[in-house]
Amino acid sequence: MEQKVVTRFAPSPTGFMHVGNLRTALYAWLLARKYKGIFILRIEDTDKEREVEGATEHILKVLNWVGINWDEGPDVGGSHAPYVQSERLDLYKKYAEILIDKGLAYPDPYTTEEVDGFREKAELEGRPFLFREHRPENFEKWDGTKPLRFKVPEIKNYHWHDLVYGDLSAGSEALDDFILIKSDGFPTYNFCHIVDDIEMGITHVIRGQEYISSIPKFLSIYEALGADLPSFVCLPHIMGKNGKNKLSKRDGAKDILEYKVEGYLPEALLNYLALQGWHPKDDQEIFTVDELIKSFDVNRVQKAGAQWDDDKLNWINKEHMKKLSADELQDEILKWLPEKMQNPKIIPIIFERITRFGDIKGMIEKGELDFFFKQPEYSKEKLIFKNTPAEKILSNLEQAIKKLKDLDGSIFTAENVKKVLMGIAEGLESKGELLHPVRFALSGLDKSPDPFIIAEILGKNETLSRLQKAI
RNA sequence: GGCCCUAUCGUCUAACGGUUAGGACAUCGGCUUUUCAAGCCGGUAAUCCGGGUUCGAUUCCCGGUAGGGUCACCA
Repeated sequence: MEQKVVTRFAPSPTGFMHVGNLRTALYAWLLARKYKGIFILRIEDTDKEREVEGATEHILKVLNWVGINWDEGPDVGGSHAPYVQSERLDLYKKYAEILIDKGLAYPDPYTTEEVDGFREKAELEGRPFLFREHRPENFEKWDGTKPLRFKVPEIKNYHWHDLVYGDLSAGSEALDDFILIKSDGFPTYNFCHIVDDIEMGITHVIRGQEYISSIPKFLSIYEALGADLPSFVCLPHIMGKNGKNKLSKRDGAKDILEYKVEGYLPEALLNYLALQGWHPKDDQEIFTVDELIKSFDVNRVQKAGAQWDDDKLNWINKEHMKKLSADELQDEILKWLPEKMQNPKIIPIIFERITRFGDIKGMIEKGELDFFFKQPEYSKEKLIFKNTPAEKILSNLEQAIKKLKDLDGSIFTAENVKKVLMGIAEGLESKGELLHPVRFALSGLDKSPDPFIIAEILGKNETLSRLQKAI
């Protein structure tokens, strides 16, 4: 790489970040980090109508949570500051003047209603609407009160290269006299993102594939400005559950921070997102962030959209949970437990039953952990194992109590309890004649961890007390 | 509708024109087992259709079909 790679993530603060936005940010970031380049965060807030209060803060929060850091941006500054478009209006005006001077920009003389009329007429006639067909012969001087339109210098078919999609081309109807500066004085995306990308020295423009059809417009601006082209990188969409639509809220596109609330590990989310549209050379699926940076390769980005799959995300999350150290795991799980349940001994039991830390909430709500902390309530007939007579169950339990009493409290481990209970159970017709009632007496649940580990966690006294209560 | 893009198991995907079309998730079955969870082992499952090109197409070309995107004073 002779030239330093410079990429950017340029969200508009019009709502919450969802997985599609995040993946675009991720790929741009991975590329910059892989080549030791620069990653810029730029806020594109030129649509004051749609701007949502707090959206910028939300974006920063999301990126911080997942660990995507930026070298230049609104909060950290940089040599191209400011990084918020609404603070760069003079710059866009300067570039607009350049186009005006070249005779390539003019004020739109029509009212909105008139333009809408043209559009409707074209639609009625079944042909594409092109503003340039209504381009006035003579332009007035632009006074800033009317929208400033670009005058496409040459109507032609563009051919260009995209790092993901390869050689692309478009018909000339993709070219039109689009608006550069709106009547409110703010520039349009079509214009200002190009100005900024040029000014900031962006080498790779990474964005969703919905922009492919706008690229001829962009090319005509680059050309009019006499600017060098960056590398274009369009990304396939992430599709909703049915696989047929670009992921939308209805399809389950969530605020990224919800994944935090649900207890996903940020590294796992990035891992899954990376794989949603990209595949390494080998079959590796579990990646640390550093491994992603090392392996990521734009040439291996898919062209087709990928359907979102919560199951796979959950699997990847669990794999990342498994990589946590015992201490990290304990700290994390304890965070999700109410104070009265913070017993480190139940951590392994919780861990093997969850794929996200947030699942702990569900376990607590369903009362699946209550028996560790208080004597369960149950009806005695539930102690019966299949068709075993009640008397037999009781005598088995009595035997277990007797033997367990002999087991010293200091070595009352799952392993030793198992030895003792198996000693009795193996002599029975079915081991369930003992193990089921013991487990049930201890947990009061149809489904629970095995009786040995429960006994260890409860300790000798509590275990015996619960067994005693059962007979 | 015009323009553009895409097409391998249910899903994410692998396969410099030559592979028994590979892996993973999910699913199913088995093992383990007192139940659950976990774990281990195994199975089912795909090249959209039709034409070319070629000794040979998942792969290249054309057409169809299907899906997606886009045609704003939104980004």
